[in-house]
Order: sequence, then structure tokens, then C-alpha cells
Amino acid sequence: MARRRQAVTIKHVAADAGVSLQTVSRVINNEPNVRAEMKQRVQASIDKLGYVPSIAAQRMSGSRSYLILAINDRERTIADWRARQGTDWVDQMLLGGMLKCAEHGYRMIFELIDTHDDHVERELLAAIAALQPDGIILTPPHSDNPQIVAFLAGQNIPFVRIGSHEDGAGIPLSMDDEGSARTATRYLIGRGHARIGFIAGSDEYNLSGWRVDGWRAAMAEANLPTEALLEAGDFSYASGERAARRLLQLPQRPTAIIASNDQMALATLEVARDLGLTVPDDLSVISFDNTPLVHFTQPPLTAIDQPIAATASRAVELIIAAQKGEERPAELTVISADLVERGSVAPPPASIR
Amino acid sequence: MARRRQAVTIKHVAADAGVSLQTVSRVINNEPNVRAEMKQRVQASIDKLGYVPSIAAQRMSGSRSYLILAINDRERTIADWRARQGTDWVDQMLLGGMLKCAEHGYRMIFELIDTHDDHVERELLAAIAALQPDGIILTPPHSDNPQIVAFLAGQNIPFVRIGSHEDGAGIPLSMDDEGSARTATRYLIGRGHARIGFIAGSDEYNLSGWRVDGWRAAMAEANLPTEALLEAGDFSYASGERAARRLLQLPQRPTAIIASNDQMALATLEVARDLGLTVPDDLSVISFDNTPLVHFTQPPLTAIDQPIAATASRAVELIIAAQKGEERPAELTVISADLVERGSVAPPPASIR
DNA sequence: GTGAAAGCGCTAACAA
DNA sequence: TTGTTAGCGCTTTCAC
Repeated sequence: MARRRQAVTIKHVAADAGVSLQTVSRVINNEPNVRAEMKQRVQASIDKLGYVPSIAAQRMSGSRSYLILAINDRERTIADWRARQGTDWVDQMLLGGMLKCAEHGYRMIFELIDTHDDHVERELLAAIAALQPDGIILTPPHSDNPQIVAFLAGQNIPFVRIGSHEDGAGIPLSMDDEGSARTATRYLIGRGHARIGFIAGSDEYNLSGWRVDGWRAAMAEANLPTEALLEAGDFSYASGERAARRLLQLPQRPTAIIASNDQMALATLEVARDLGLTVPDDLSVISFDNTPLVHFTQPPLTAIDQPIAATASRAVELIIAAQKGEERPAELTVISADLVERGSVAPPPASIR
Repeated sequence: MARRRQAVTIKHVAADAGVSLQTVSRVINNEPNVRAEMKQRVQASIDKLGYVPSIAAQRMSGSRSYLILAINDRERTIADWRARQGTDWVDQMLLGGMLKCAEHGYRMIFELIDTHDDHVERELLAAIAALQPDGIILTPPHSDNPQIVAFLAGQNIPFVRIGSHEDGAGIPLSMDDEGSARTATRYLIGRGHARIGFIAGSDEYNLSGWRVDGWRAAMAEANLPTEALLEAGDFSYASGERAARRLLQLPQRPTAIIASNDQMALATLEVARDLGLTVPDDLSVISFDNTPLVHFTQPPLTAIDQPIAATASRAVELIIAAQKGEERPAELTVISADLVERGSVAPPPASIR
């Protein structure tokens, strides 16, 4: 392979327009102190020659790299990819993140990092040193990983922590898990349910706790009991199955169950079927995440939509703002989630009501 | 934001090891002409200081960028992302491509380009000039787009055309669509089916035609008629619905249908239900792609698995090999697909058999 | 086998 | 408002 050099450089443009390199640079970067006429002339040459600045060279000379790193958990992401169950977290991140990046002339680079690895810092450093990104987006469970947060804080690089409430280095960006759980719970209460079970997600994710909190809060405000109605899960189908079985075999079984993700809701549907319960007539189910599978279940699942695309998009905006030297927002940024109504919720059965 | 400079550079390493810059560079790039002892000393300094070479600087001085661009069709990709139907083409590409890249110290950058846009060249040029990738992976329908292929050929950059048979610039890499269609058809014939309908995909994709060819070939070799059994679709659910309805309302309806993708197979299932036909007892269905939804249909779909991850992985290998100056393979590289058996195929109904 | 010098494309700092 | 100079971190010559 022959070595490739930039075909058209700033030099060609400068020569063509009959100006200095610096003037071209100013035009590229939209800097002030260039006369309109000059600017136009340079722009004409740029267009004529099809010039595009080299990110490498820009980065080299100490300017921006126009690269934003989106970091996800390696193990979980690869497991999801291999499972092919339709989990589309990555797709939604790209949808929101890439498009927003493109709007601002940035590019999003997707990276996988091990949460548990004792080389986290080395992995991160490698990515940062190699790519020199202008900002980093952290997703759960990395967002609250003290080691990662501390390391990034020391790198003097703007970063957003998606799904985090904690103060500290970096910009936290919440998807309002507690509020969503409250919304789902109130929705069920509004339809007459009083015994509402909850299947929690993995402890490794802070959002699991927040979702439980929201459920508890909504139950409390309606003076409804929660005892024995909380079951631990870990987001896996198997854990959802176990949890659902325990809940549905309670002497006084719940008339509705909220599952902390779609897989566990799917398992709940299956257990209900197995026990001869019809959804939604005998049992109502609400799930979290709203991944593609909600369309395909029998009945389709009413679900809390995790606004991943919107969140990633906002994260990019926050990073670009930070890049420009703007202050980080004083308040925690919250992207709220909607409840999408489908077919898995009905009033509780008359016999129990 | 303060300007960030590389924390540890080749200079620091050179100073620490007491050698010249050049020697460090040689060690980094694993070049010959360095004594083992020297190499070891330098490597020790690299590890100690946590040095990682800057891709920007490497690229600047005319070496590789260690970046591989994966290009997908913007319109279709975004539509899939928004539809949230679980299409996981992108995920599978990342799975295969990113992991293989990581193995070789490369990174995969995912880009979207408009097929129809008259600015294709400009968009491509922008990506290439900005990123200076070492290679490009084209996916359908870009793989056989003459404008794109011609443009890339002129850029002196290795590129792979996934899902392409055509000779010419770039390295074609086939997923054996014709063979897969033949496999699916033979599989049905083996189970006793004689009237096998086929729903084709969009003309915009060459693979649509190859799948039809495979079906035709398998039918021909068994001396089975194909007349009236081929219906056009465009990969959309709606088109699948129309096609399935026409096929199933034929005076002599098919006992099996092969749909060129999962969405159209899903539609076929729905039409069958609507017409009072049970799958698989009255009608067998095989779909293409094996996206996540195949698990969730009633019954789960027997499907041809498109080996996207394996193909992306191979594409990366081909590019890295080309980068090293190796000859492109003389033969067309073919990644073959498997048939995954689930619940949508049975022998034809006795009344027809 | 190792080192010194030049230059990649661009921008920051300064000068005019 | 515009141009000049130096240097970013690295690799490629070309000496030694």
C-alpha cells in the first residue's frame, strides 16, 4: 500500500486563494477578524478544491479533535450482541449521539471498557491517548465507578455520566428512574391495583435502587403495603422467572407486577401463563426499557421507555458546551421517560378487587 | 477548557530509557534492527510511564491511522433505529468488526452515508480526509454503487465490499445469498413441499436477486414449478403482507413460503393467521436474516442466519492484510450462512400432500 | 544497530 | 485585519 498524504491541504487552499495559511485557518474555524470578502474568497477555494481539514493535524496543533468517546461496558454489551434478543441500547445511543455529533461537526467513537478489570485505567488511558477525544460519555455501570470517575477527573477532559445522580467530577445526566417507577406505579394504582409487585434489577446498577425507591414512594403515598412484594432480580430472564414465580405464588398474590427491564417482564409473562393466569385480565405487567421485544410479546408490553437517544444527544450537547468553556449546568440534568401504553395492563380481576 | 497536550510522549520515553526518539519509534512499531536488550529497556520505560502513541501524530507523519471506517446507508439505518423493531445489523457489524479491530490494535469508526445523495462523493471525501482511515468497509446497498466504488478506487485506500460479487476495485465479500436461498428451498423440498412461494426483497439490493436465483435453482433441480410463486417485496412489513396475501390466495396456494427478510416473514405469519391457516401445520415459513424478532413470533421462525458478525470480522482482516501490502485474494471470499431450525416448518398438510 | 534532521498539516502566539 | 514563526508527536530519510 502506497503511503497516502492529504490530497488537498491548507497550503493548496492558501495558494489558490492567494492568502496566508493563517487566514485559511481562520476561515475554517470561523474565527472573527476576517473580512467578509476575504472569507468568501477563501471559502470559494475550499469548495473548489474540495478541501477538508485533517483531524489529525488539527489535534496535533493543540486544537480540538472533534471526537467524542462513548464508553460502554464490554462484558454486558458483547453479551447483548451475542444473545440477539433485540436489546438496542447501543443503537439508541448511536442514534442520539451520532446525529447530534454530526450537527456540530463532531464524530462519535464507540468504545468498550471492562468494568471489573483492574486495568480500567490503562484501557481508558490507551483510548484517550490514542484518540485524544474532546469529551467522554460514560454509561451505567461506569457512570458511578469511582475509579473511572477519579481517573477522568485527573485527565482534564469533559465527561458526562449518564444515569448518575452523584455529584462530583463530570456532568451527571439522569434518566429519572425514580420518577419513571413512580409514574408506572401510580398508573397501576389509578387503574385500581393495590397489590403491586416489583422485580428489581442488578445491584451493580444504581438505577436499580432508584426504580425501587420510586415504586416504594408511590405505594407509600397511596398507603399501600409493599411487604413481600419486592423481589430481587439481575436483569436476566432467569432471575425474572424466579422472582415472578415467588411473587405469583404468594398467598395473596399481586394483581400487577412491574419488572425493572423487558427481559424480566417477558419472564413474568411466561410464568403467568404457566400458572394459568391471563395477562392482563388476571395480572397486569409493566416493564422498563421498551426495547424491541415489547412489540412481540403476547400481549404487547406496556412499558416505560428509556429515552436513551435523547439522553445521548443531550450528553453530546453538554460536552460540546463544556468544550467551549461554558459552565456545567448547576442543576442535575434530567431526561424524563414516558410510559407507553400497550396491552399488558387492565384493572385487577373483580374477584380480588 | 484548558488545552490538553499529550501527557507522555515519545520524548519522555526516550529520555527515560536514555535512547533516541528513533529507537523508541522502532520499538513501538516492532521494527527490526533493534537489539533485544535495547528493546526490553525501552519497553520497560513505556510500561513504566504508561506511554501510548498518539494516533494523530502517527498519522501526521505518514504512518497508519489504525482507523477503519464502516459505512452504512444513512436512511435505512436511521429508520431501523427509530422503528425499534430489533434489527441488529449494526450491532452485529460492531460485534464482528470492533472485536477483530481490537485484536490488531485498530479501531472501527461507524459512519452513515446517503445512497441517493448527489453529494456522496463529498460526504465520503469529508470522512476520508478528516479521519484518514486505513481502510473502508462498504455494506449494501453501497457495495455495488458505481459512483462510490469508483471514487474509493481513486483514493488509493483499501476497501471491502460486503455483499458483493462484482469484480472491480475493492475486495468483494459475499454472504452467499444464493447458496442460502438454495439451502432453505432444499430444506423445504426435503420435508415434502412442492409448492414453495418466495417473497423477494428490494431491487435496490443485489442480494434480493441472488436470493431469488437460489430459490429458482433449487426448485429447478427438483423439477418443481415456480410460476406465480414469486412475489416482489421491498423488505417492509407492508410489502410482505401484500405479497403473502397474493400467494396464499392463489387457487393452488403454496404450502411453504420463504421470505427474504424477517419483517416480511412476520407479515406472512400474520396473513396466514388472518386467513385461518396454522403455521407450521398448514403453512411452513422460512425467513432470512435471523434478527431478534425470530424468537418472539408465534411460532418462532426457522431462519437463514445472516453471518454479519463473521463477515465484518473477515472484512477487517482483509483490510489489514491489504494494508500490509498483501495481495487481495484471487477468489471471491464467501462467508456462508446457516439455517437455524425453529418452529415454523413442518411437512405439508396431508390433504395437499 | 543507532542517532540526527526534516517534515507531515495545522493552529497559537506574536508581529506587522 | 492579515501574515510570520514555531512547534505539536511522530516517522521517514539519511548519516554514522
